[in-house]
Parts: sequence; structure tokens; C-alpha cells
Amino acid sequence: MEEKEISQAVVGRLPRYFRYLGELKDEGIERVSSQELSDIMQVTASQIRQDLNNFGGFGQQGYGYNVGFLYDEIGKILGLHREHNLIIVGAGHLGQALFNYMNFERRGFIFRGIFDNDPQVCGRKIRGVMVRPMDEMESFVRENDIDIAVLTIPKASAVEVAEQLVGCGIKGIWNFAHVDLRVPDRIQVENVHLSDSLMKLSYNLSSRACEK
Amino acid sequence: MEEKEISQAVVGRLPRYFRYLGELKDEGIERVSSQELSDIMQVTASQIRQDLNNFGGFGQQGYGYNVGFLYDEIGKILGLHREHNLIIVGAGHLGQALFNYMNFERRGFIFRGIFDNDPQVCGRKIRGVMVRPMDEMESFVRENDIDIAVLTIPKASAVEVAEQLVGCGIKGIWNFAHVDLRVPDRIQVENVHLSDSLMKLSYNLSSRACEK
DNA sequence: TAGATTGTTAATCGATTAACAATC
DNA sequence: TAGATTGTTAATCGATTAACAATC
Repeated sequence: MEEKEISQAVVGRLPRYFRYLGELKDEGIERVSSQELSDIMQVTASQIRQDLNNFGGFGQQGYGYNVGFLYDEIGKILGLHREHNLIIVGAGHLGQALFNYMNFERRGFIFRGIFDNDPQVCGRKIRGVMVRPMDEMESFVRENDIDIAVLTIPKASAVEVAEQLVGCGIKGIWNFAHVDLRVPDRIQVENVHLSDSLMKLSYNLSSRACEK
Repeated sequence: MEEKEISQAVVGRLPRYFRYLGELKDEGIERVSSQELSDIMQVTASQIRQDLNNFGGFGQQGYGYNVGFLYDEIGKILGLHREHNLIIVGAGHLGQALFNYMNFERRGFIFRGIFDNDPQVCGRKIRGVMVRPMDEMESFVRENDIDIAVLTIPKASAVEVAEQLVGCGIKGIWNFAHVDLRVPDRIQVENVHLSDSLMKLSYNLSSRACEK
């Protein structure tokens, strides 16, 4: 679809643009200039124009950007115009928390199933959906056109489960397990390493404390 | 403590070094060269040496790095040698999931309390700890030497709660709410925007699908 | 038309990689 | 001592910012 490869730095900023444009839209604001967005979002107007122009000319000289239009376009770029079928692997607290969070479904990320290997947990219902045993996972993925697997299992089992998922045709893995998964290039992995994030915060707390 | 400001790009890589060194240590490996680490971690040896040298010369020419020593040093740089007192604000599924996750406590991040404004939830016990009402939060932070607040509340209330926290002397905020908090420079904010992360994954799925 | 603001090119800045002298 | 590998400087690459001509 696009000619040149877009850098992950740019991709990482798109959801934030999307969020702010959504807020402007909700406030009933119709047009916005890169300078106005710059003031609100605390990034340079230059970066905003540069980022958006990776995907096409969404603005108009002398006018700026139409909020609703730009919002929709970024939504499409992010792939939010189509539905994704997800499963959650690991019905622990975190898995259940994600499963219960309704906002993902509003954006088209539909949780189709949740799996766990603990017999105590299997069969229990979450939001009316039964937790399934792990040995049903592979057939479930194949039969229900599952795109994305959310990995909320301990690191010990994550590598093996990821391999199974790759084997049965998953396209993306949202990985909350504290390991780096090695998967073929065609599979997308997005990591959420919570403890890394907390350590970063810890670093910034100590470095600031000493500095001043 | 340090002379020059360390870039967040470097800080972001420290927890990963820490993790791999921990694994090597557990395997009983005593020394490692930047080249060996490079092979394992899939980053350049040059970057590893460059990163580490921001904090001092931890290696030895002709030998490499002592795994245990380097592990401890990075731990100290990350501030893991001292305890942090945390509270969780928002006892929903996510807040509870974080509260229940024991690995943070092992690293010295101790959850001292959990708060919620829902009277239905307050008074309930999680891991033997009572959920407290929000109006006790400020005095609790002051009296219990709380460093870090974990914000797992809806975006609507996050800005206001963050202001309260700043007012009663919090040092860092681990923000899971889907807003950008504006706080004074001395306060550190580390954002975990889960929906942004999922959108990035979605983008990468669509862009790859078209490309090939 | 004149003013505003984009799209885009050029300049700057910072981060990554390569190279090698220092040294264990 | 000779070999290995760091610490560090120099070169490259990429990302951000500035500037401005194009154009609505």
C-alpha cells in the first residue's frame, strides 16, 4: 500500500494523534492547524506535518486539517476500520483485566476466547464466556479466524505457546510475558513489558533525586 | 550523581540488559563479552559498550564483563537497591491485577495500599489488604512515605487525582489512564497506554499484509 | 487579491555503528 | 609477551526541526 517503510517512531505517535483528534471531534471542533495541534499536544508543528505527510496530504493550505476527516484517515491507517479477532492466553488477573476492558472491543478488537492450563480455572465463566483448556487453543485459532493472541502467561511457558500460535497461523502477538519472543518476520509482536516500564520510572526517580 | 544527562533511549534499554544478565547469572555464567551479549540480545556490541560506558567502565579489556557484578551495578543504576512504597489508585480489574502481581514486590516495589471511590468496592479485601476510600488517599500518601502512585482509573478522573497526588508530595506516577498528565517537572510520569500499544500492533499487521 | 497554512526540501541534531588505540 | 576485548573517538545514519515556496 505505502511506498516507503514508515519508521516505528512515526507509528508510535499515530495513536496519540488519533486520541487528540478524537477529543477535538467530541468537542465539536471542525478544523485544526498543525500549529494549534502543536500547542495542545506539545510536539512541534513541523513534526505533525512531517508525520502526516508520510501517509498523504490530508490538509489544505491556508485552512489546516479537517478534524473529522483526519481522525477517520488515521483510524484507517491504524487498521481500526476492520475488526480483529483476539484470544487471550492466560486467564490470570491480567488476562481477566484485559478481557473485561470494554474499550478495546469498541475499537474493533473482539475477544473471541480465553484460555488457561489450570483445571481449576477452566470452565469458569468471565463475562459469560467460558475459560477453555489450552489444548483447544490451536483448533480454536484455526476455526475462528483469530488474528491476534494476547499472551498473559508466565515467561516460562510463553516461548512454547508462541510457537504453537505461529504454527496455527496467528498474525500478531500482544506479548505481556517477560521474554523476547523469536518468531518469523511475518508475525508481528508488540511487547508490553510492565516491569521494564516500572524500572524506567524507578531510574528516572533516582537520577532526578541526585541531580538536584 | 552522573555528569551528563542520559538519553531515554539508553534508559529504555537498561531493564533489558538487566533481564538478560539475570538469566546468565542464573545459568551460572560468570563472564560475558559485549560480542556474546550482542549475539544473545540481538543488538550491536558497539551499542552495549556505548550504553554501559554512560555509567562507568564496568568491563575489563581482554576479559569482558563480570556477569554478577554488572547485574548488580545495573540494578543500582535502576534504583532497585532501595525500596519504593507504592499505592494503587483504582481497584478495578487492572488495579487488582497489578496489586496481585508479586514480582514487583520482589524487586522492591511494595504496594502499601489500594484506593477506590466506589463504595461497593471499598472495604473489600484484596490479598488481605482493605480497599480504602479515595478521601483517605492524600493523608495516606503523606503518612506512609509513598513514592509512586499507580493510576488505574478512568481517564475522566485521572487528571484531578494526579493533581491531588502532586499536592501531597508524590514523586512518580505510573499512569495507565489514557490521558497525558501535565505535572511539574520534578514529578516523573511513566505512561502505559495499552490501547496505543494495541493500535501499533494493528498498524503493523495491516501494513505488512498490504506490503506482501 | 492577501493572508494563512500546508507540503516539502534543506539544515540540524542526536543516536547508532564502526574503528582502533589503550590495556588487561 | 600475544591475544582479546574494552573504552572512546570518529563516521554514518536517521529523525527532528527550520525554512520557504506552493497553493488554497
